[in-house]
Amino acid sequence: MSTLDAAFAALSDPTRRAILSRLATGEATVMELAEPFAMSQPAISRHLKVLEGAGLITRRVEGAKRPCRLAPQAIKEIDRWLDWLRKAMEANYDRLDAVLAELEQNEGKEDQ
Amino acid sequence: MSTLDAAFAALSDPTRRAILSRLATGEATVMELAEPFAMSQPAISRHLKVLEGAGLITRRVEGAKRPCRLAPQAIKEIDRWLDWLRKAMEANYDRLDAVLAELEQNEGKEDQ
DNA sequence: CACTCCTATAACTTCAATGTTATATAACAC
DNA sequence: GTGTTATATAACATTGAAGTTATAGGAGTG
Repeated sequence: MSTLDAAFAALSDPTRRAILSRLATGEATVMELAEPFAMSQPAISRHLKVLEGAGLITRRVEGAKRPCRLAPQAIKEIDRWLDWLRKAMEANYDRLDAVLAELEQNEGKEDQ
Repeated sequence: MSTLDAAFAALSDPTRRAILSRLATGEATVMELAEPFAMSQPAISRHLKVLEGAGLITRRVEGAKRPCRLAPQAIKEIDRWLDWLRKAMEANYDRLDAVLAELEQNEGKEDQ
């Protein structure tokens, strides 16, 4: 239920979206992910924890390293919700279209 | 850039997503939107302000009422970003396909 | 006019997110 | 062992989000 909460909240931070962008090019360790940012390593670790909690990334253990990679799960849930909303919007606009068309027809018929 | 920040942040709140769901069925006033929630009217007004600031809804003036409706703009920006990320992921997965298949085979025993 | 309805804003509290530095832990290398 | 690297966690300050009640003010109604 709060999966969408967590996923959208995670995506609302530009640093985290940048991390995801970086991960889109392949696996990376925490230090590799931290390098481009003017931010401490603990801060990046927290961002990664948020992303992991939201189901947007997964991590494995490789010695002392914890390489991260993207996980498609959360993105799929977001897609489902957006699809649903978009379809409802379109249905709504379709109805409005029908109403507007009818109104224009009535106006054009000039009385009756 | 910060458009995505605002849009994702707006969508991270379940009350705001519920408001959008309601608006997907058509225009609604502030009081109509507030009715289903155990929350004060000022709280709903703030949520609407956030949604408007994120480009997710628009409002018009109709006497003392301010009917709200969905605006597709922010959704489209989110879609573009997600599309981009998804494509990068897919490209990445294509490259990693062999590795991942091997990893998952090791995890899930047998099963061919 | 007085009065009610619809909405927004102000003032305030509470809570959580985001960053910091300092430290802990675990793996590697010598 | 000592030392270095990679990451996580603790403790803390700051900031902003989200709720409340009280109130302001425009728009309709009698």
